[in-house]
Amino acid sequence: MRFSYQRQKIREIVHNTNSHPTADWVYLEVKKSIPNISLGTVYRNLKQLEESGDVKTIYDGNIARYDWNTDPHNHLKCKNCGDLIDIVISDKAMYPKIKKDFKFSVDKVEMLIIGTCKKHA
Amino acid sequence: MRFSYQRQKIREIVHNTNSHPTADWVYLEVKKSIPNISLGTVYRNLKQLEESGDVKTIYDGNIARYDWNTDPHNHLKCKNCGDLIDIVISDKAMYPKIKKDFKFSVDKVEMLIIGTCKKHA
DNA sequence: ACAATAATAGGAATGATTACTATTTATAGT
DNA sequence: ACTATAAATAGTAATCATTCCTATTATTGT
Repeated sequence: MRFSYQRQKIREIVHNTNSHPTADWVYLEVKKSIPNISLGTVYRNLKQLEESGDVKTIYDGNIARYDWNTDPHNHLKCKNCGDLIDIVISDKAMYPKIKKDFKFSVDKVEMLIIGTCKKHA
Repeated sequence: MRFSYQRQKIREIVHNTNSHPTADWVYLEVKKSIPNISLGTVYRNLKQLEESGDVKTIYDGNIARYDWNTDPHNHLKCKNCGDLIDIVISDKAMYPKIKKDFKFSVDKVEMLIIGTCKKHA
């Protein structure tokens, strides 16, 4: 993968926020320093960054969000404000039982925990 | 909610399959008995059936699927064939810890377990 | 410096879903 | 049974997120 200024900026933006941004938010953000960047470039680079293990894609309902944190982890989602909060849950304990009961080999567990955050209790 | 023949058929179709169908699949299926039904009607009714607790919507990546099983449960997804398999995981045990650590009240946990099913081991 | 080709901008295309509107249909009240 | 009312529909246009296409630009190995 060849260097590109656009990709460098996109990576930087995702890595400098905890807001689990959407592609569109990243686009608006990167436009501030590269005004004529195109949305397609943002999508293409986010995909490449995911492939190179630089960002992780998380699905929030039916929209993709991007996360600099590529370690296995999950999210709490507040139904009021929509905020996503990182949480590490060790789900490996359930792998053997799933293997036994369903003959299904687990690669990963995508978990979205929906509820109310402390700001909206 | 008033009776409609279309809604009755849509409900019946979702309740008679274990394939976690998409709106489009339901549309193609219901067309067999109501040839001029429109896709909008399918979406509208699936939404109403979800509100009335008759079906459950599950998000598989960025596409919605519908499930007759409205009891709390999760899914195994085979990365080879895309099949979804129902699984009941009692995740209630983690609620108190999440409440304690994050002051976050959990409503429900959406879990998608990705791996390889027995047919594609 | 130059050739090869990866990456880009800009816009068109796609796929899922929702919105709009004139017409049809279920049903509550007479 | 008849009618008025409003909910539901078909058909189509619009929207939103995302991907694809193509001529042009930029990076990098030689």
